[in-house]
Amino acid sequence: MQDQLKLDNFICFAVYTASHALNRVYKPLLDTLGLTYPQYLAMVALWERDGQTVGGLGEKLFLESSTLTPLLKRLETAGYVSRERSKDDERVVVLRLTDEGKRLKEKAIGIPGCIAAASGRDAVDLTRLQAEIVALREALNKSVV
Amino acid sequence: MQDQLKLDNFICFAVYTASHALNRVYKPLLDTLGLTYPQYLAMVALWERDGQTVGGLGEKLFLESSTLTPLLKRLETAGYVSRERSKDDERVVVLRLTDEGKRLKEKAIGIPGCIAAASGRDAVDLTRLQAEIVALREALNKSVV
DNA sequence: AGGATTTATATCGCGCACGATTGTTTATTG
DNA sequence: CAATAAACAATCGTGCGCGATATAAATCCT
Repeated sequence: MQDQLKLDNFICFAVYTASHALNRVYKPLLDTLGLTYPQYLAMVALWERDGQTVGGLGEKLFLESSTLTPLLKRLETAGYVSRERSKDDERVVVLRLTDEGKRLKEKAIGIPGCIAAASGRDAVDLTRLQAEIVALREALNKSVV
Repeated sequence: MQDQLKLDNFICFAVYTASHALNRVYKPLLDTLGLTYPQYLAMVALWERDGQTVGGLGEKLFLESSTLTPLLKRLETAGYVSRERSKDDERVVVLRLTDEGKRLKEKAIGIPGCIAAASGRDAVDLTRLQAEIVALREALNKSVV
């Protein structure tokens, strides 16, 4: 009963600290690319599909425009992404990878393998755990409405 | 092979977004206590053991003094915590719950149950998943050295 | 057509989170 | 015992992340 309020039994604390731990493992790898961790995720999403809008990217990454706009401006300054208002709908900003941004993908391709190695698990196990955490996220997102 | 660089297959992205999702579920609950999520974790750690030092708390929460010092000052301003240099060792700052800080525990006791409910899982399943995520964190922390 | 509503992005303020650095106190070592 | 090193907390600069708000464009509605 009194275990209820012990930090080590909190799923939230586990996720919170695991997220920081992942960040620390990524940091030295991403430093070589000149990217932060959230910037890297944005680039991955754009490598997956170029020409997305700010809103579309935010939906994928679960981030607000208040977070993305400054981040994307930094990626623009770094020369990896261009931001341009759509001709069809002037409200929308379309994101396109620059040539340099596209080239960066080759340097980034080895990173997931490094993380998997650092996790000390095999691919099957990681995939299973990944799916479980996604299921948790979806349940939580559903409950917020 | 080309799945390697897909966002949905990233364990890191799952953890990253799950962490944000948890934050969003916690926010309305913590607002009633006047705490942010990291402040709440610090309070949980102090409810568990009062009189910890800044360094000791940081070790538990995996946070640096550069993060904790301002956070603890805010908890002090809120009237939940006192910060005082130890007489034995003037380098160390000892954290003590105020009476109000102790009382807050009663209001917080129901929160873990709300989160568990929002996760849509039973206690056994949550505990298992929590242990798996902790194991991932430990493996990652070990790899960083 | 024209005013109201909705949609998309941007801005602002606040609170983390960290690396690098600083200043003070304690411990160590020659 | 004095010089040096180590430990601890605090400060500073940068980059998220979000809620609230602003701004502008598109859509809706008589």
